[in-house]
Amino acid sequence: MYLIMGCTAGGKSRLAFELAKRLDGEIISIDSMKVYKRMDIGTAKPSADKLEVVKHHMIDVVEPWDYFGMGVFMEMAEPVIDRLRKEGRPIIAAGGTAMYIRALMEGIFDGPPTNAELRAKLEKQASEEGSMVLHSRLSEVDPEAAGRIHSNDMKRLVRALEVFELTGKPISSFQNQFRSGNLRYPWKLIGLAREKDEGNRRMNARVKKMVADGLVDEVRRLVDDPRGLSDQAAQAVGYAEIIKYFNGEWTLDQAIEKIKINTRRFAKHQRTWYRGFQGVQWLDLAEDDTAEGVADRVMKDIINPS
RNA sequence: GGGCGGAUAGCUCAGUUGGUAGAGCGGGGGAUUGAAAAUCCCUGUGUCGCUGGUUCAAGUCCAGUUCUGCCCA
Repeated sequence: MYLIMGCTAGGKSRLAFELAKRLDGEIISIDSMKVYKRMDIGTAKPSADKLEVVKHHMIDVVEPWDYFGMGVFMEMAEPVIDRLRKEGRPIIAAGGTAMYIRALMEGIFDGPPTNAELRAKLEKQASEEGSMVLHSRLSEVDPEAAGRIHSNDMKRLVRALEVFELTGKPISSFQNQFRSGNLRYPWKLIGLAREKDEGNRRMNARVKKMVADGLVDEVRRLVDDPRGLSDQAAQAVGYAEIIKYFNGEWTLDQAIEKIKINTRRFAKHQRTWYRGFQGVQWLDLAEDDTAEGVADRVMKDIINPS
C-alpha cells in the first residue's frame, strides 16, 4: 500500500499511474474535487485513456450538485481498500486533499455525520448574533474544544456544536484518532517535493493550459445545468473564480490571475499540512524529472530496496 | 510652451490644524478530525521622487528640479 502526497501540479497522478502499471495495482484518488463528474479540466483529472488503462477509485463518484465531504469519502474508500487488500492487489493512493490523507492514515472518529438543518440553524444564529455566541456556548459544554477553536472559526464552531447537540457529548471526547501516530493501514508514505519557484512555474503553466483546454466552457456547462453546483463543488479553485467572472465581479483576466494566486495558496496550505506528517519519504524532484524516471526511482529505492 | 493634479510598503492607495507613517491586496508563517481546493489565526522600516529652505521638529509648509497624467496652446 503506497500513499503519494505532494503539492498540486507536482506530478502525483502521473507517478501513481506509472506505479500502478508496474505493480499491476489500482489507484485510489485522495481528492475532494476529482470526485465530481464533469469537473474534469479544472480538477486536473487523469485523461479518459489513463482511466481506461488503470482502475481508478474515487474519481467521478458523485454529481456536481451532490454534497461530498470527508465522511462520504471514507465511507466509499474504506470498502475499496478492504477489498483490494483481501485480493492482495497493490493499492496506490495519491492525492492532495490533506485532511483526507490524514483520515486514510489514522482514521476518523466514530461520530455523527453532518446535519444540514442543524448547521443552517447554527449559522443563522451566528450571522445574527455573532460567532462569539457559538464560541461561548461551546466553552460551556466543551472547554477543551473551545480552547482549540478560534472564536472566528465558524466552520469548526458549527461542527463542534453540531456533534454536541447530536450526541450530548463534547467533540473533544471523540477526537482521538488524528495524531495518534497509529497508521490504520500499513501505508508506505511517499512525498513529492519541488523547489518553490519550480512548483509555481508548473502551477501557472497548468492554469494556462486549463484555460486553453476549455475551462471556461466547462464551468459554463456546469452552471447552466439547473441542478447547479453544490457548495463544495462551487468552492473549487478554478471554478469559484470563473463563476465570479460570469457574475460580472471580475474580468476574465482577473479571474485567471486569481486562479493562479489561489492555486499557490492551496499549495502553501498543503505544505503546512505535510510538514506535520511523520514517516513520509520525500523525493526531491527537478524540472527534467519524468514520471517514468521517478517511478523507476521509487521502485528501486522504496518498493524494492535490496 | 502655459495651467492643474499625481509621485508614500511588491501593487492600489490613506495620511486630519507640521510631532520621523498605515489600510486593503499580494508575500511569509501557523492551525486544521464528516464544508478542507473550505475556514481561521499571526506577520507591515518603507531613500514618504530628488535638491535646497523655513522650523526645536517637514510625508505634511516654501522654492527649485525630474518623471508622469489630464487640459489649453
